[in-house]
Amino acid sequence: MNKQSDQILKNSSLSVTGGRKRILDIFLTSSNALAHQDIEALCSDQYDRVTIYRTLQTFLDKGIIHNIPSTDNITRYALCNDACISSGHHHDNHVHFKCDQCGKTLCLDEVSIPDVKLPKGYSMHEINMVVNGICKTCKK
Amino acid sequence: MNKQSDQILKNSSLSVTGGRKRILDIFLTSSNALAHQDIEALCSDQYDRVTIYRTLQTFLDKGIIHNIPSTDNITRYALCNDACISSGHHHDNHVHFKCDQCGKTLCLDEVSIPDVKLPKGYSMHEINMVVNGICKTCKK
DNA sequence: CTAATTTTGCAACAAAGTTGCATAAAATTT
DNA sequence: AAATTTTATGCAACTTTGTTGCAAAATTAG
Repeated sequence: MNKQSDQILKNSSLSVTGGRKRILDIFLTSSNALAHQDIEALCSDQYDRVTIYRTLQTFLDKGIIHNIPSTDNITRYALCNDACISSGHHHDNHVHFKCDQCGKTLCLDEVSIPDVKLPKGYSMHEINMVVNGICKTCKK
Repeated sequence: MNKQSDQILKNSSLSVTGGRKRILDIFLTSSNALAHQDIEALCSDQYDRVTIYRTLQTFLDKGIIHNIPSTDNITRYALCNDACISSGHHHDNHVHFKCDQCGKTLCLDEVSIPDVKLPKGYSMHEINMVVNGICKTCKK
């Protein structure tokens, strides 16, 4: 039994179900961001496609995960860190990195997004930054 | 007859066809970025869905348009400016803005993406920045 | 103008995402 | 701990989105 996933679900006032625990565990043990299809590949034997869609949406709504923009039209999700979860509104302020070689998308938690000045009349609500390149592991 | 679209196609050594001219004209007269479905809505009476897909891909390959990352899983495209086209490799260095109210995505050509320092071992190839908020027009 | 090349439309398909509803599971109440 | 209420899940059917092969049509080159 995994206490961590149970706790996160309870903290977000969600029912603790097998599917939610499983999907949350997948995120907890993954070093990179995951797309719907990645999760499906890992647990479609146990849980229905529709359940995965709905669970990801629920996690998004509760701020357990955040989604990462990309130009390849695949939405990827990653766990929010504690600060993000507790704040309620998702100002994930870190840069995301997608490796052109291994294809993995990572949160660079230690790299924060620099300020940017918008033209007159524009107001900012959220900001996202994604860098493509070669990651630490592939460079070696 | 629109000379501008003809010229852009010729400059990219593409055959000048009705569909390509039409789609390029749509971009040339649009103030915001367009998704496949936006273009389809405007010209699916004249051109096939498949042609639109292929044309957008061709324009991307030739650097006539660039795609804009988003968290909503919809790829949007916008014309590259001259600098971007001529450079060959797409370092669009401007910030993109998506308005939460009207939903439009814009290139903020005058706002360039600030430098960011990556952790040791990471190398950068491309960088993207998308800001969500309220645009000039909606704020009024 | 003709031949070669390229693009397009159509059909068929594959993949991705959504919705309603009955059943099953979890939480709540007694 | 059983019964009730509430919530989540699976299934089926469907819509939307994107892809591929191929013949016909349009464009370019000679």
